[in-house]
This record gives sequence, structure tokens and C-alpha cells, in this order.
Amino acid sequence: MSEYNHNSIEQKWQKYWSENKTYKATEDTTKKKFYALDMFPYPSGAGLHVGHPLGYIASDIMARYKKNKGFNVLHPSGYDSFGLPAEQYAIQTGQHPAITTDANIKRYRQQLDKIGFAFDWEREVRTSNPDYYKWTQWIFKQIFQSWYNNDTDKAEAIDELIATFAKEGNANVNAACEETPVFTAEEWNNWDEKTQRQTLMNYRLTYLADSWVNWCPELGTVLANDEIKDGVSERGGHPVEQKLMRQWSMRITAYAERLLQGLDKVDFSDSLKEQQRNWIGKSKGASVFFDVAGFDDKIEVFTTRPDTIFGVTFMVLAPEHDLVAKITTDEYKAKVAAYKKTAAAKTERDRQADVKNITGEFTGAYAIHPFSGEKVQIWIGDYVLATYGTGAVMAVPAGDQRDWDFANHFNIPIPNIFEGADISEGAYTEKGAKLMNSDFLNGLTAKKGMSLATYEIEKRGLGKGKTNYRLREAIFSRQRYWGEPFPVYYKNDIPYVLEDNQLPVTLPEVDAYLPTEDGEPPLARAKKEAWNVFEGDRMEYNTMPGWAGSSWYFLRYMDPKNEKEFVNKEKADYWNQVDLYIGGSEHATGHLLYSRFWTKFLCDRGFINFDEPFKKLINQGMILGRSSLINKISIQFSGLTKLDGKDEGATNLHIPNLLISKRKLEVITNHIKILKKEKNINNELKNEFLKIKGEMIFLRAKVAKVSNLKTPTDELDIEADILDLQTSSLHIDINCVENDILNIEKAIKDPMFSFLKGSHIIKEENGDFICGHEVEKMSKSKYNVQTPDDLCDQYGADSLRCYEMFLGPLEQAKPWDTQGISGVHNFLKKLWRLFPEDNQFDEGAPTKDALKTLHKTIKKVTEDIERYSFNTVISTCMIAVNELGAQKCKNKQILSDLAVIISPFAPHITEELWERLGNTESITKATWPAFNEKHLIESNFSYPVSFNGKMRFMLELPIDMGKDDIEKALFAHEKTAGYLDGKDPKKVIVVPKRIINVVV
RNA sequence: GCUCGAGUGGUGGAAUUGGUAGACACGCAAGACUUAAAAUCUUGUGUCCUUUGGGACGUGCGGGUUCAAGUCCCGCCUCGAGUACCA
Repeated sequence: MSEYNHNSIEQKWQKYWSENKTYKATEDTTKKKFYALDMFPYPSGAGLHVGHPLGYIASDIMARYKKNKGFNVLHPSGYDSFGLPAEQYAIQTGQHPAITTDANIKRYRQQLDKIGFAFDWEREVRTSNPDYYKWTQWIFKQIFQSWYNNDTDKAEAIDELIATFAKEGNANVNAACEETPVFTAEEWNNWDEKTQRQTLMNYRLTYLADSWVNWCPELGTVLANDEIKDGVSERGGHPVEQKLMRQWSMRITAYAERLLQGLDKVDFSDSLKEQQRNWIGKSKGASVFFDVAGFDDKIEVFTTRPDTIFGVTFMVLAPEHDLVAKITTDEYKAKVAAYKKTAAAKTERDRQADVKNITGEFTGAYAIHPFSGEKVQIWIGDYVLATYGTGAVMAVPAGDQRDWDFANHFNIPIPNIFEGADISEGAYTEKGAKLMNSDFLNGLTAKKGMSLATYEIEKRGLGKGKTNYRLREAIFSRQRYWGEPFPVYYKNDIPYVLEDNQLPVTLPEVDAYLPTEDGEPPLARAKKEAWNVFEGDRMEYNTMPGWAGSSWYFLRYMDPKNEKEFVNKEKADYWNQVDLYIGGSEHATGHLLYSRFWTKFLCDRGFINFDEPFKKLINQGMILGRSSLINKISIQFSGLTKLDGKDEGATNLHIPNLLISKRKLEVITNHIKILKKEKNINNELKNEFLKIKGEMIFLRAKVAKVSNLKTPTDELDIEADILDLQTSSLHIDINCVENDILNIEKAIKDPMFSFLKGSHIIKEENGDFICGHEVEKMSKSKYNVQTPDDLCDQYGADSLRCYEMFLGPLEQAKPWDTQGISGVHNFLKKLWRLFPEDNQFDEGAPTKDALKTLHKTIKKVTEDIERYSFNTVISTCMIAVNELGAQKCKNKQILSDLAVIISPFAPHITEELWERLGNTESITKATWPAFNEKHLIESNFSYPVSFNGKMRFMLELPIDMGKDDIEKALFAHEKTAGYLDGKDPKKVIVVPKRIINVVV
């Protein structure tokens, strides 16, 4: 036993764990369970950088800690292995995405294994594996065969609904569904199958319908709202446009209220809950019907301010609104049609960029104000969205800024309906003012006005109070190859689901991963024989979206090999909710909402007994890269004629490719600043500057091949000759830089940085070239990517694990700084040295000091782990190791407990030390040491003594001393008189075991 | 624009309930060991003033509450994240 050799130790124990199945989880109902889960990784081709494992390390620590605490721990991992990148690669190269995916998973697994995670790999799942997606298809089928009963507020079997229809029609059915005309039992029973099935589509929780979708031509597929960022596709950044397409959708809106309410039951961060609340976007108001003059049709609008209804001066419909074509008068037809066309051609991004540009057209038609009976103009405008509410608004320019802008732009009157409000410059959007010009609402403020208005609207049959959600149905079809096939076939254009025993429908082979010439999805290319199941006229050609497999994977880990069910219910009852879920906040509105939705559905239908998947969720912060930059300047001087005695005229000094070390650049910029501002020259700075300038002149002389220069700086007039200074910087590979010092020889070998050869370089006096730095996202193009592999080789997985935790709070974004890893590496080395080389531990009773160190460490580490404050745990352990080192503690009992405490963070080294302590079982089976307060009890307390709140000196007193005695001791102290300065103390505050404060 | 976070040494950060601001670590400086380097160890390290003793200032800025404020309250500034015609 000599030096701490992390490589051999880590290999040894990784092998041991895998051979002994140390992390295998079994259902042991005698123990309390703990389920720790990381967000499903997508195995990308780029592999892991140091930012990725951060969350895995945290959940791993928690899993190991809970195991030591006696819990039965489930800590699995797997791959969300369907997805766009592998398919895009397949399109480019013709290689089957399964092959790429497999290769990526292998690399991913190698990287993960190096870090020493306590995953039970026997439970691995892959969404692209037919054994897995069989059950994704099966769940789809359950959703298809369900409807949402608003009366019981849950999903129920569609068979029950069919029975109801056959018995009494749909009059008494209160469902979350499409607008469906009332029919009787008799009508239902007389309908043919197609009509019946079409009607059922209105009720099913997943249904086929024409809907406005985000179509991305570049990717050749539809995207969900959460897959679009800033109007372009999240993957690839391609434009997106609106298109009406026949698509599978999930009726997630049925669950809007429960998804909202459920947030109160889970422990997510406030910001994440807020994001979900915004996404669901609940708003209360009223729906009101406006008659259209000259037509039988009514326009339904949704408003959150029914109290402002007397301020309505016009209406605006979305360009896509059904009624537009019908009601537009001949006079305006051409203009309206043209407007509709341009609106439709706009991409989502154009539309967003155009917010300030007010556009619209008058239809020539009028609506009748339901209260006043007045005629109001009907316009169309693309600020009204077809997909929200009813696609129509009642415009109240006095009370809504967008309506005000629109009215102002098109010269529509803006009558005021608020007492004392100034609406000449903009709408009055607050709720404090009393209403006027509003008939029966006059004199009321918003709150009372809204309820009275709603009451009147309902009483007069003009509409009703309503709650609206921003959340839209989730489009579930993707026109791509690399995803789950639907368990669906078509007969006479009616979709049917397959029988359970026909599942899974596996992905058929195709000749290319592209759409067909008719624009059908890639699966349409598959020959009939290529399908493992083929029914009816054709199979469904769409595939499921990326979130299908990831919406329920946490359930499959509980029972990954079950061939009869997606999960055994007893196992699901035991493992239950995920106790700790860690992942990035980018999934706030996608994955997290969908998996909550599916969990609620599966619970409704009785397959599981809980309706929230994740009890506690932590978003790990991003690890940012620290880029190294080479400063490049372009500097111009004039007045160099004195340089070598020859008259060169007013020549400018300009040197191309001038690279300058950081400190030298600072000298120049400081000097210029001072010259500009203060005029009085700082001599020291000036001399430094002159030197640099001399260097530059020398370099220029080299360029100009003027060689007869000696010490040019002596002759220079420095004060007035700077014409221009421009600085820029170039990214340089962080592997060529150490402690901000550039290794030029190393960098020059990289073809990317060969420009260094032809550059002029100004170094520091000692010959170093110091780089600048910036903290930004890790990316290849910035040459700042750190892979965990290199660090594992150099410092070991234990160092990497500890360092990632030591960096700062888990949830906070923080810059990666490789220099710092030596600190935790030193800590592990010190820990190693604490254990005697000959393994001759002190078997006797531990010293008081050692016990004190140990127990205060147990206390703090336990508390900190429980509140996920892992960075402070590392600090605490460092202190413990430092103290025990100073005490020269070799006590077996102390060191054993210490090893256990550190083991969740640094599992390899502690396994080795544990073995050296004479244990034959893995340290993962050890018991977490118990805290005993008696070791921390002190007889004295060292009081900080403050005068007027300023700490002056320490005073050590017995811990049980009373306030009066403390005061006596205080005034007896020699220093007290000095601080009193002859005055009487006004007040003395004594907080036992905390502080003494004297007010003078 | 709105919503939610966050601003503490040269750097990452600590201070859990209002009670010694800067723990722990990096970096830097000096020293020991060494032919030398590495490794290791010791000491110092918020800023300014001071011969020592010590003093003044100090948690983005300005106020306030309190014996006592990084922490609580009011107003502002800056940065980050999310979101955006949602009627």
C-alpha cells in the first residue's frame, strides 16, 4: 500500500460491482423503498461532456446514501433511443438508424461505466426495442379505447360509453370531447359502423382529426408546440409553418385542470411549476355569442373581461375562422382573400417577429351587440389566433392594449368606459376604475362588474361563464421513420386498433428514410410483406413522437422483463412514485407534462394506483465551459519618423496578426484610458507601455525588414501618437492552455491554430503568453469541451464525482474550471494517507477529539445530503480529514465510519479502504453511522463580544453560566473598559450560546 | 413587456432560524525538503490606513426596521432563465 493509485482501484471495484451484481435491485417489501431516477438520456453521437453526468452523480449519491440508510433502492438507467438525429444521419448516409443508435449507446455506456454509477443495468430499457415499444403501443391502444367523463372527472372505457349511446344516446353524456350534435339511442343504433366510429372519434382520448399543426418542411414532419423554440424547430433550427393535416392527437386538455391542481402535490421548483402553470394557461371569463347581421350564424367569443362588454366597438376573427368566407361582402372579398393568403404563408417566426406590425381587413359584415343592439364591424386580423379560444374576440379598445392599437391603426372609435381613466395614449388595463357608459354595470369596478355581467349574460341566454386553457391538444403523429409504429390499420378509411396478441407492430424495412413522392411518411414505402402485422387496406404510416416512450418509462424499470403486462401492478404499488427525479429544466413543458398526463390516465383506468409520477424533482444547473481566448489587437501609431533617424514621413505603424498576452494588453488599455481622462501620466505605467510599444516597433521592423534598430523606445514621443486601437479575440483549444498560459508549441501543431506561425506575438517578460477567458456554453466550436473520460484517467472517477458536486449548488449554473479538480483530488489523497500503510489500525477506544470530529461530521453530512446540498458535504468531509490528519487518528472505528460517510461520493476509494479495514462485504452494504450528540457537548462556549454591533473580542465562559454571571464576567474583562470609553453601557444583550452585544 | 431566479474576495462558493461575513477549495506569494523539477508540507492572502497594538470600510445601489441585517421591509440598478399578440 503506497500511493493512491486511482486507476487500479477504480478498475478493480468496477469489475467487482459488475461481477457481484452489487447494484441489483429486488422487490423486498420488508424494506422501505427509494426510487432515484435520472431523466432519460438520448444517446447522441457526440458522447458525454462533464455537464451531462452532474445530475447522474447527484442521484447516484442519493441512491447510495439511502442504501446505507437501510432503504431498498431502485436506481436504473436506459435510453430514449428513438429520435431525430439518428434518422437525419440515416438519411444522409443510408445507414439504418438502429445501427447508429447502437453504436452511440455503446460509447455512452463506456463513459457512464467509467464514472462508477450504481445503476442496476439488468433493468435497462430502450424505447426503440420492440419488447419495450410493444407496451407503448399497448398504452396508446388503451388511450384510444377511453373517453373522459367530466362527471366522474376521470377517463373511462369507451365500451361503457358505447353502451350508453345504445341505451340513451349522448344527451346526458358530459364528456371532454369535440362539439357533437345530440343523437338518440335509436339514431345511434341505426348508424352504420363508419358513422358510429366517426362519432366515437369525437370522444376518444386519442383521436384522428384535421388540425392546425406546426409543419416543419425541412424535417418533413409535424412538431409539437414544445418542440418549437423562437418560431423554429428546437432540433436543427428550421422554419415552421401552420398547416391543416389529418393527425393523431391526445386529448390532454381533458386533464388541464388536474395537471394544474396536481402541481400542489409535488415537490418541484417554483420556476418549474410556474412554467407548467403558464403552459396550461388557465383563465376565467365568459363565452358570449354575437349575432351576425343578415345571417343565422353567431360568433362565439371568449373574454376574461365580460364587464367591459359595453366597450365593444368591433370584432376580430382569426383569418382562418370558419365564418370569414361566408360573411365577407362582395366589396371586400378580394382584399380579405389576399389577406388570408399572406397570413397563411407566414411562418410562425415571421408572425412572432411581426408583432408590432398591425394588420387586418374589414369584412364588410356587422355583428349585433348583444346588450345594446348596435351594429359593430367585423374585421379579420392575425393577432387573433385560430387555435386559442374560439378564434374570435370582442374588441374593447378602451380596455385592451392590442384592441386599442388595432382601433388606433384603423381609425375605429375608442369610447371610454372607465371613470377617470386617460385612454388617449393607450388602453386602461388595470382593474381599479369604475365603469361608465355601461348601462347596468355603471359605477362598478372590475371584480363586481365581471360577476354581474356574467350573471346577466347567462340570464339573457347570451352565453355563459367559462374557463379557458391555453394548453392545446398534443399532436401525436410524426411523419418520420425512427419512432414507434402505431398499432393501427385502416379499413375503408376507418382506423382500427390491433388485437393485443398482434402487438408489437415492428418497424418495417424501407428502401429510404424519406417521404414518398406523394408526400406520405417513410413507412408508406414499406412493402406489404415488410410489416410483421398487416391488416385491412393499409397500416398507419405515421410514427409516434419522441415523448411517447419517455412518458411511461419510469414504470417499466419496475418490471422491465414482463412479457404479459407493461408493469406488474404489485410491483408498481411497491416502487410507486419516483422519490427523486433529476434532470434539466428544458423538459418543463414537454416530457414532464406528458408523463404526468399518462400517469393520470393509467391511474384512472386502474393500471396503477398513483396519479403523479414524480414526487420530488430537481433541475440540475448547466455546467458552463470556460473558454480560452487569444487577444488580438490592431493598433495604429503615427509619428515614428524619429525611429531610425530616417524620415519616413507620418508613417502609421500597423502590424497584421498581432497577438498580445493579457497583461500587456491591460497595460495598453489602461494607459490609453489615463491619457484620455486624466492627462497626468503615471510614470510606471508609461514605462511599461513604452516597452510594449518598443516591442511592437521591433516587430514591425522585422516585417519591414528594417534591421538597424537598437532601442527605439528611447526616442519615442509617447503622448500623442496613438491613432487607433481595436481588440478582438479568438477561441483557442483549452487543451493547449494551462493556468491561462498558452502552450504555443502544442497549439501550433493543430491545423486549426496554425495561424500562430505567421503571427506576431507579444509575451510577458517571463516569456509566457497569457490568454483571456470567458464563461459560456460548452460547445465544440468554442474549443471548451471537457470530457469526463480524460478527467477519469487523470484524476479518477472519485475525484470527478466529488469535484462536480463541490463546484456549487446542484441547481445553479456554474462554470467548469479544471484547475479546481486538484483540490478534491488532494482531499482524496489525504484521506488515503490517513489510513496507515501497514493497515495497523488503532483498535482501542477513540479519543475525545476524534469522536467530536466524527460526530459533527456525521451530523452535518446527513443533514446536508437530506437537503441536497452536496457541495457543503464535500467541504465538511475535507474539514474532517484535515482534523483527523492533525490528530494523527488511526482509530479503526473512526476511520470505518468516515469511509461510510464518504462512500456515496467517492465509492471506489472507500471500497478499497473498507476492504483494508478488514471488511469482506461491499461498503454499499454498510450501515450509515448514527449521530450521537454526547460527543459534541462542550463545557465552555467562546462568546463573540460586540460593542454596538461590532465584534471586538472573544470571551470563553462556561456553557451553563447564567446571564447575570456572564455580564459580571464581561465587565471584569480587561478589554471591556477600553470599549466603554468611560461611558455607561445602555444595554447588554446576552443570547446564551450565541453572542454578547453591549450598547454604549 | 410579463413571470421566476440571482448579485458576497482575484475565482468557485460558505454562512440552514436575523447573532463572529468570507468556511472549504482554487489561484497567488513566501518558506521547508530537493542538485533540480514534480509531489508533499508550513505560513500568509477582502480592501485601505497603521511602527506594533490596532483602526476604518466592506455582501449590486439608496433608504428603513432592529441591541444586531448578506439574511426582514420599501424603492432602484444589473445579469440570467422562461415566456410572449392567450382575448
